[in-house]
Amino acid sequence: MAEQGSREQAVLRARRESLERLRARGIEPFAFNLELAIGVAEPTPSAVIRQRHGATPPARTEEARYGVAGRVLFRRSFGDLVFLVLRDREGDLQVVCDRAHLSDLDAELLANVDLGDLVGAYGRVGTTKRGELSIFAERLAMLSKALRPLPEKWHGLKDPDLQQRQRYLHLATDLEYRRVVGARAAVLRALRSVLDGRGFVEVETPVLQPTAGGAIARPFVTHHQALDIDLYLRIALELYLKRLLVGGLERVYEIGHNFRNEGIDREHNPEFTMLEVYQAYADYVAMMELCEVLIREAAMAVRGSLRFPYRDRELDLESPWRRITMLELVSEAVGEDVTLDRPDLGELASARGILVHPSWGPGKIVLELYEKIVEGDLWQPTWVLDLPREVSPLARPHRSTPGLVEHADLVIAGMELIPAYSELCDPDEQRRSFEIQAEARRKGEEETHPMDEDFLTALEHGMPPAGGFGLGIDRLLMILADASSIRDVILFPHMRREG
RNA sequence: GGGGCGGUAGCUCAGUCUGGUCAGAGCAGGGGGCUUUUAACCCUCGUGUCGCGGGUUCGAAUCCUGCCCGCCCCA
Repeated sequence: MAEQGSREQAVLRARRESLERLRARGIEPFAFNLELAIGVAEPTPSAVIRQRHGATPPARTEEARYGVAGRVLFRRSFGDLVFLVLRDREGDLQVVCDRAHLSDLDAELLANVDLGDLVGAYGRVGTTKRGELSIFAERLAMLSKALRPLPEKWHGLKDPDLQQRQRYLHLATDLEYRRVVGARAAVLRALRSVLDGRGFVEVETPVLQPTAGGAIARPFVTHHQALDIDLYLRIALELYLKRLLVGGLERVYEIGHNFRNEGIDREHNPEFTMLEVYQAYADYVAMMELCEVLIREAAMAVRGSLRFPYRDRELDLESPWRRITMLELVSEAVGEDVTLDRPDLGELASARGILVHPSWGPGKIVLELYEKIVEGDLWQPTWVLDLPREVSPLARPHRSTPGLVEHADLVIAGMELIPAYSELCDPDEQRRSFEIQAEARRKGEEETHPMDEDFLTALEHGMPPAGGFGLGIDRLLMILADASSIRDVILFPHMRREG
């Protein structure tokens, strides 16, 4: 009676059977460690073996013996001679298993090795007739039996949906993708190294906040049962880091997750990693300079160069970065002089397909124009200077131009990477900026910055003049890892329910 | 929000235009052979909600339609 089932069930059944055969012969299919399994404390990484013995000519066996461990990606069997390809964290290494050199128990074990199993081997290093560097096994161990099959051994996991849902399989089979993991670590290391070297202190501030401030975005709401209050997942790090400036720390930074309850697309994930930096007695000009150092260091750490392709277009982080005001950029794109006091701003925007909301003031309209007709076309690094105060409630009013704030946005490859400010430290000005936000809210604008009395109290105790900025790590990583989607640089991006 | 493309075996994909030996291939898997392979090879076996639901038709993976999920472009 044939059991009704799919191919998958047949594979699963076969895996179970090979597991049971191992147990029946007294072979534990899930080892405790390598020492008990093959008598070696730690596996030698494949890269080390390759480095030491990579130049060995074909058909040679050396005296040196190594213990190795990894996942079986290929298995080629010639009766009593079996080739296994093990993949460890560094790469692949072949293990040659000759029945004549194995104990009866290890031969039984070998007969039950399936693709995907985690296997250990101990033996001499050498090369095959074809010159392939290999370990010639004298001892074998089943380290962990895989009860499910790997993806297709040649193509791997190609479906981007499966790559994300089962990232472990993507990582297990695609060595190229593992570079993204290394790239993120290299970026974080480079950023920390620059900041630590300049006397900044890394801190941690609350993720759960009673008001979600520091940016203008819809927050996630959660509930604290014991206190019976709603809390928000932070949308920015800013307001707590500024409290630390009041506390005298002078140079602080934090790297952490922000959460924004907004749409998901190529540049947006609901949670993302942000670096925020605050430096007392500095302004936005100093912050632009610091940002340029940070990004160049990060680029060198990942790419080893400041000129490299991104999405098939050359990116040049080496030449001086353009600095130009938002009003100049918008004027350039519109073809006439655009100022905040032009009465026909609404028409200019409507004529370009923007639905102008009645609550919008001139500053918001200019910002929308910029985002629609300018930002996406800025490819080489560009600092967009001096935003309207109306859209930037936490930046300091411009030292020479009324209506604007000292706020610079860094745009690379059409993506906003960094907002940098001369921070607003005058508590009365800060209160007025919050009131402008409240006014916009009364007019029907949905996304505004909330009033935050606790933060104002902190400012009233005296915050040093300061520069600050926030760097979106994921977007920087997209550029440095040449990824077209933020989902490629986040190991486990948000997924919709499986349909 | 609009447009385009896609979803078929565990995985990678044909088949859809032109409805009817279209339920297919390779990998993986079961059985057999093979002592130097490199996606090993040779023989052999087939196990599927053709994304989901309606509709048209004698007959639908294929045509129409609604929905779900993904990718790309535009807004």
